[in-house]
Amino acid sequence: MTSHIADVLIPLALDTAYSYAVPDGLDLKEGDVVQVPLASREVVGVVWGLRSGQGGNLKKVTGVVDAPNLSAKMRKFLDWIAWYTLAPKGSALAMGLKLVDAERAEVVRVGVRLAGQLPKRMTPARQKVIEAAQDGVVRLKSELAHAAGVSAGVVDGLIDEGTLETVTLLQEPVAEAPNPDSGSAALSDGQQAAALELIASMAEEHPPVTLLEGVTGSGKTEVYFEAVAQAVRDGRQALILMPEIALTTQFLDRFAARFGVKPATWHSGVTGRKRERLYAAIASGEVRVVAGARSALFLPYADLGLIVVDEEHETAYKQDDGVHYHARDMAVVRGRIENASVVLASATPSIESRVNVQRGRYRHVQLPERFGGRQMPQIRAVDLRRETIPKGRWLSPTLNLSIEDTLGRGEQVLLFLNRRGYAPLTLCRACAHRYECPNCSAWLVEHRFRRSLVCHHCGHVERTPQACISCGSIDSLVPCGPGVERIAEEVAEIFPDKRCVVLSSDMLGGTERLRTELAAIADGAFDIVIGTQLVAKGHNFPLMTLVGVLDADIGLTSGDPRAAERTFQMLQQVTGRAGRGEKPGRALVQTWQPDHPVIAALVSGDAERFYEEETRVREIAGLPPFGRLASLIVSAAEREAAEAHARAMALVAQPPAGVTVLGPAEAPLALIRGRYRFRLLVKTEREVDLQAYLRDWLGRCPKVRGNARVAIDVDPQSFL
DNA sequence: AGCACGCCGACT
DNA sequence: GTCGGCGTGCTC
Repeated sequence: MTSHIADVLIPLALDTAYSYAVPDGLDLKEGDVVQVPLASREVVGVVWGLRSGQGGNLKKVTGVVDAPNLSAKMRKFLDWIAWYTLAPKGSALAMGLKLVDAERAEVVRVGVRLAGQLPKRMTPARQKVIEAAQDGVVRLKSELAHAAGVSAGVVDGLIDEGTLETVTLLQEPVAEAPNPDSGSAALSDGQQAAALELIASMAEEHPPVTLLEGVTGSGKTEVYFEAVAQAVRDGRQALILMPEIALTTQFLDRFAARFGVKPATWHSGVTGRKRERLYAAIASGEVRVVAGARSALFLPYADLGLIVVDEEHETAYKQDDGVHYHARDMAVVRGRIENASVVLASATPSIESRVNVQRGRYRHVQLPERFGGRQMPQIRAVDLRRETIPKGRWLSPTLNLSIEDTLGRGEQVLLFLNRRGYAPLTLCRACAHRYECPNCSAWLVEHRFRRSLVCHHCGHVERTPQACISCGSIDSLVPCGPGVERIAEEVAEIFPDKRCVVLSSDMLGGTERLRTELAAIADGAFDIVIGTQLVAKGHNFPLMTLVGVLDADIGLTSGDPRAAERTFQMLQQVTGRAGRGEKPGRALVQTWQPDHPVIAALVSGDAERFYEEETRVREIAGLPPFGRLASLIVSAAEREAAEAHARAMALVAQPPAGVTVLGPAEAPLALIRGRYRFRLLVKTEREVDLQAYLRDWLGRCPKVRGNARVAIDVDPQSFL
């Protein structure tokens, strides 16, 4: 009899699989989920490899866990992710395995209900349980205990006494089967053509990645639903990835209208037994369509035929706890491995995706018109060099006229300024002292409402001083430049009788408050909304017909090579908020540089122009072309920070051929959440070199290795 | 992830 | 003197 050794990958931050002896009579396959001893405890792992050999003094595999086998494709995917993100293999596995709690999968849930008979000994706790169970409803043990405000032990005691009886709970169906031919899809000709193109792509031997572009309201969802329907007809599975916040009832209802039932959903709110059963049903192929957040990408699909990444430009797809990845890019990779068609849907596609279209790596399907005939807002630049604006004011006469006009018609105005607080710089009139952050030397931003000076870089907060900390002069501090709070002040002076609200992440009351304010705006409770990038997405404001961008140039001058791209996307989203209702919208964009490619492209509505121009500018400036840029985020504990930084700089000073270090993109060392952090930008000729370089760099930097986290940010498509 | 080991501050 | 904080290293 040949004996075997199993190399078991454990879902911990370990980069190698550990070897265990396979006991005689245990039939293991690669991908099986097993239990193994590790140090003093038992853990769950996955058989990553099997080989014959003597177990010797290796520990033995304890047993096989009743969980779906991880397919070779899935293992390949996880290996790739670990390699690409420079994360330990075990961490990559953890993303796929922690989705289901193997221990709990064994537990059979039982419900309890009142059986009648009173316990021999009555206690106050038991009394409470009996009262809570009086209605005769079958409840889980834990639920009943919780309802009665006692521990589960009391419930157990009452079961022993015969006061409560146990009932095996029926399993609710985890998800109903979507019917691809249920709803009649009333598609326009344009939509129909797009849908057919997606459907045709799914039948290809090597299904492509397709960028599905269409403005809000153009019916992108209906179009990709047709591709989903085709996957279902083909007997394969479809995954619709979306940012967690986008998984709304509205979306589920639209799905139900097309497919007769709601899709299975996978997100952080799906927990416990439901999650386990969904996991199993996805692995068995029973569940055909999953709509899910980022983590749904790591489910063990039996036969995935289509991945849709909705709102592909969303930054929420970036994940950075433990393993740093961009779900959109990983979806592309998974699609490649699974031989699935990938559809990236967006109204404002990311620059990477556009460049991939330009280079012929992705296909492009466009839906030009707004469904139902709604128009894109008309966008105009306001050249600040030609406007006369009083000192301490920021709204141009041109913009003011438009605001007045809009308000006069009873419509809403959005004023966008991507700057929190009252003023971005504070200085002393007497001695010209600039208030800077003690940690990162960024300017401190005055928050008048909070009476504080805040560092937007690291979060440092200090109380606004009465007297200048440098020269002691009283009341000598002058705010320089505008923030949203200051704009609110100006608006209140010019339009004193209008209802105005400021939306920024500083708003007291958190998400809950934000939601109510957004709803109030949609209902017309305010005339003027002043907001930071918080207002760029989400929520429709049907009454809003004018968007004023107060300073479109913010962000265009920072050292970050992605600044232009980010600004373009943000402005495109913000200006797109005008005219979502019945009436057409307009946007006025105040700028000092109307000829800047970002502004010009925005105003002309010609995104391609920006991408072409930007690509050219990057070439001239020696910046990396899109998709070949990596950023390393290294964070180290305070004690190690200086050394880690010095070592990193030393290593980075002599990169291998084909790798260029562009320098730190953030402040050299910034204290963020208790850790020192710095970011390096690296460009390469070939990404494969980059991976090798980064691994080498990590390996040669032992002080950093222990407590550094590395994030890389490159486009995977370019080296698949 | 756990768990042990080891090094520094504040106390029964 | 020790208790215990967490930073660090190891687990086939």
